[in-house]
Amino acid sequence: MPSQHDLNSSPTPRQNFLLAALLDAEFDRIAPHLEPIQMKLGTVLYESGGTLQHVYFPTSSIVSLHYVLEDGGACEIAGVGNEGVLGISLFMGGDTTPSRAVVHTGGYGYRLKAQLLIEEFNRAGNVMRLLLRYTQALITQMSQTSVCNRYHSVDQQLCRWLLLTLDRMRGNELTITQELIANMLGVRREGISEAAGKLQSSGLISYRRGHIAVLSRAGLEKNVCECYAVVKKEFVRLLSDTRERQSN
Amino acid sequence: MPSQHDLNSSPTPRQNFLLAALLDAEFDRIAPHLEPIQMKLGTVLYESGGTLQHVYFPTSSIVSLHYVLEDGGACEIAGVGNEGVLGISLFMGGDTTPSRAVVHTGGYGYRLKAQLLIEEFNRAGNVMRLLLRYTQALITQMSQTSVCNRYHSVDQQLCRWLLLTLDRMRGNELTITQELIANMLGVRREGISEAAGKLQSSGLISYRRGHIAVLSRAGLEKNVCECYAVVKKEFVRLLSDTRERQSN
DNA sequence: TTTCTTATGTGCGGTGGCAGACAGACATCG
DNA sequence: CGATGTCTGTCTGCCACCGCACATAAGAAA
Repeated sequence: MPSQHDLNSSPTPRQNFLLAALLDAEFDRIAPHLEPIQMKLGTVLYESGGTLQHVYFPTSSIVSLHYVLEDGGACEIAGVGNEGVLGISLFMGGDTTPSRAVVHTGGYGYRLKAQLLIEEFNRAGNVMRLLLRYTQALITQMSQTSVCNRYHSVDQQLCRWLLLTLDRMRGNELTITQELIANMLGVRREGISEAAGKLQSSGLISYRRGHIAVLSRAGLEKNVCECYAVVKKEFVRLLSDTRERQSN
Repeated sequence: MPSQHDLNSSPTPRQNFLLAALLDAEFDRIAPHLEPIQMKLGTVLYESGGTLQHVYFPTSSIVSLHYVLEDGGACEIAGVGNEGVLGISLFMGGDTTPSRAVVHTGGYGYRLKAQLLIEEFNRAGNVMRLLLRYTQALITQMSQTSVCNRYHSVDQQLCRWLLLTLDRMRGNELTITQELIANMLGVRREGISEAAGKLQSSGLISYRRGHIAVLSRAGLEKNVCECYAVVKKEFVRLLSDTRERQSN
């Protein structure tokens, strides 16, 4: 779909950091079973309460974990991109998942049958430790998002969201409407409209219908709350630790 | 300290549901290493970023997982009572924990040296599965708290908090100040003062300096948002599933 | 008892975000 | 090319909650 992915005519599973962090033997075991899939904007990978058939490893797509209230109100509790995996409740042992997973940046990824992941997890080796470490990082992200919701302004939250999304993609242009961002952050569309307007007149971003280009990362980082740095640091820590174990 | 615990002159580890859910063989292995400890109001079991020496299994105490911001603002992201354990990052693999654990209802509990828990976890058997299931329930609680922060009124949040606390203790009287509750919920003390006033004039609770007695559970349940039921249901599910495996 | 500390009640102005309504502007497709 | 649906800007009130200040009352200590 978006032209930026044309550069990437042969995506490989190793573009996902978790898959990249596997030892060769481990990777070779599951590689034949990894199904490349296209993840389109808006696709719901799983619903709250549903049973999981697969786990998903995004490579160029970004997925949002949503929590939906009875009255329809919803917000993002965490995001998952090429640093992670969707479907942790499979190995955590809950039969259901309390959240809904929606693709918010179209792209590609790989999926793996639930049973195969569970088998791999049950070997209780490197794969298991890696998945648990990722889950721990996810918990950190969720906590930080939670307190950010409580304490920080829409302006700050928008900066956080833009930066976290930017980190998970190539290029500097996001394809998303302000309305969708509002859904993620659990605020009104008008709030995003205003916040984005401020950022644009400060020259940090520029946007047109459904597209946002980040002009100054540094500028956003000046406006953002501490929450961004905390989450990012946690991801970096996760990655650097896994790289140590990797041979190639 | 509080008289209610005098009834309970010989606390046993099995008052903690996780310990109660262990198979006899498992329990017998770790029982000799369980240290009974008193957990006083205000004690910090671990700080954000600290390294864990022990895991804690509350029996009659209740502990709050706090997230503290740079500017000192803080709020509770989850609570842990006799249904759970503190120190999940030990087996999840993060070397540090992003939250602070503070006792908010004094009582008793048991602790176990970190190394022993890790060994038990690494057997990759029943204990591991139990701990992971609990972690999954904790994640649910954190998500729900997060969205509750965003969408629900202080009144509703107070009801939720009271009910969740009540579920983890005997009797109907909590020993806590309104100021502390405000810290948990991340709101102003005055907000709690007002909300508590409403509940009192409705006859649902009655309080005096540092004590709150719940007069009508049913009344609170009428005022509370859906969040309470979701979290509770998740705990019940966890418990019922573990009971199946238990022989005695 | 008196005194002192701590917990709670309450009032006031400020504000960030909400709800709803609408106008304008862009993109796409017939 | 013009028509339509979608996205964005902006305005009006409105309300919950915040920050601050201070009064009052309950326990604890002396």
